[in-house]
Amino acid sequence: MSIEMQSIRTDQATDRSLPRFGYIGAESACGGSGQAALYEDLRTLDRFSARVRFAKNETIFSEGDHAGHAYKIVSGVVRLCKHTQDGRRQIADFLLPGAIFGIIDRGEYGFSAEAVSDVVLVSYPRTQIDRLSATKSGVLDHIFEALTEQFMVMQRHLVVLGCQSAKERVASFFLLLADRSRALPGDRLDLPMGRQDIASHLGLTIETVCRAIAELKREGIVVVPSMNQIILKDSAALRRLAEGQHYC
Amino acid sequence: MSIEMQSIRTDQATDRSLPRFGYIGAESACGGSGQAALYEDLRTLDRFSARVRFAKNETIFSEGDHAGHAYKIVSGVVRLCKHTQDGRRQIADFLLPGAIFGIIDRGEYGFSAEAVSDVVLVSYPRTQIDRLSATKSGVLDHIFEALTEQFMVMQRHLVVLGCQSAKERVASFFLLLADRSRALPGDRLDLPMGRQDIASHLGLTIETVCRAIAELKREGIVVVPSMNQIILKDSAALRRLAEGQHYC
DNA sequence: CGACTGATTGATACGTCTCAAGGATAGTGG
DNA sequence: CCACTATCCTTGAGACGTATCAATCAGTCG
Repeated sequence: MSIEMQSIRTDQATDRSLPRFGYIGAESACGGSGQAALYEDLRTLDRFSARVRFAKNETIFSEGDHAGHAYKIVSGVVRLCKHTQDGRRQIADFLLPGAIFGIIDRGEYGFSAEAVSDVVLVSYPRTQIDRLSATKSGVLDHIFEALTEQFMVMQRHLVVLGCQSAKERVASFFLLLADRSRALPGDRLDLPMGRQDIASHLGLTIETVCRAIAELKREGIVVVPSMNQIILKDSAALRRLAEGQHYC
Repeated sequence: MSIEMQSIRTDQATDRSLPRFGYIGAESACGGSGQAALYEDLRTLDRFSARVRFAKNETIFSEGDHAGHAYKIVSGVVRLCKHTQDGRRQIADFLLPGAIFGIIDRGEYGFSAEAVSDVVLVSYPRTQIDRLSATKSGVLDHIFEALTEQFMVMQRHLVVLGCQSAKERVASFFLLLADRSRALPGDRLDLPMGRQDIASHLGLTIETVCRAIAELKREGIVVVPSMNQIILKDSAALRRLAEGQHYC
């Protein structure tokens, strides 16, 4: 990891080459309208924030680490995961630009955060967040909303892991990704994560993910122009799959 | 469901036959020490609370309903679940006496709540909770903590559903239950929910759950005195299973 | 007691995992 | 620019675990 800027000054002019805080918030893909207000409050934290970079596959923090910072994604993709003692892992979620993470955790992080691609983050010290939330009551409110959002995401994912077949899981995943990317039907969708990551997210093996995608391809439901892109040709069919209605 | 008491009065003497609010909090099984403080704050809500009963398998509220109330379990067990269109369901969690639920949700409930056994609840109007949390900053803080706790529970469950075999899942479930029931090693543990519920929670079928339990029984790891009870004879072995270390 | 519900056990089918080989892609250095 | 390499993806064959279907058993209630 590399820290690029420890802006003690409130100078907004530094580093114009990358999008500023507010802009990211506006194009955020991972939250409802409530998130926007959170970003506004967090902007107060700007003076204590630092811009940090992580290379692909670098660990941002590990489960159990002291939760000293919360992060916001400027660019790139982050995975939140849990590792078991015997080397298995479960990816709880993928986070896209605009998403905030590590803000839930108090004391220790409850999961590990790793860079799926090269990422640029803004980090906020926990102490400052707590100070701000103590004075401005709205802040806690907004953090709360973010947490609720994450909660909903996980509940949906529980259903995926508990009830769905491999093909249904992949369908659900594509739809979730399309939704978060604000992609329109027929758009070319980015797949920033590898097949193994998708597998670890869906509780499958990499081979099973490949086969599921291949089958969707054969059925004309999706088109795969390149390894890291996908086009949802028939999102209605995907939705039928994801909702568990087997159509014959 | 039946409403028994709409105590507009602050009269603490009514209905002494059942444990009072504070006692339940003290013996709560579903939260850390932070929960205790939450109960104290919620006690302020007592005057707006109502005691309600639900019979076994009755629905307390459904996913998508207007989230007008939060509930606290006085006695009995509640399951939180999601139903899919084609009739499958995923039980996200079981809640024991002392647990609070429906407090996360704003607007609409994100899951259904159903009575596993006959239950007695105390209900709190959402409007009063919001009013209280607006004036007493500590309340939101404590709700936040409860939410964080629930979040951790779900994260662990994600690993169970995503990574573990049937036997490992059942082991994890028994350990979780023992932990929440404050059971000591060797204690007789209550299994208030049926096998089908356990299956729906673990993403398995009822037959697979039976077979997993039977195997644990054969290995002497657990003893099953009756259908609704279980004794963890070798919780170390269970822990090895649950943590995914296959021992040979 | 008989009927009912839920639990258990067995036999078989199916889906996913595992192992193995081959193919695509990106990055590296000549 | 082209091998060369490493990494990831894809596909196939067979093994394994869980689901499914069916029958029996146990506990409960009228």
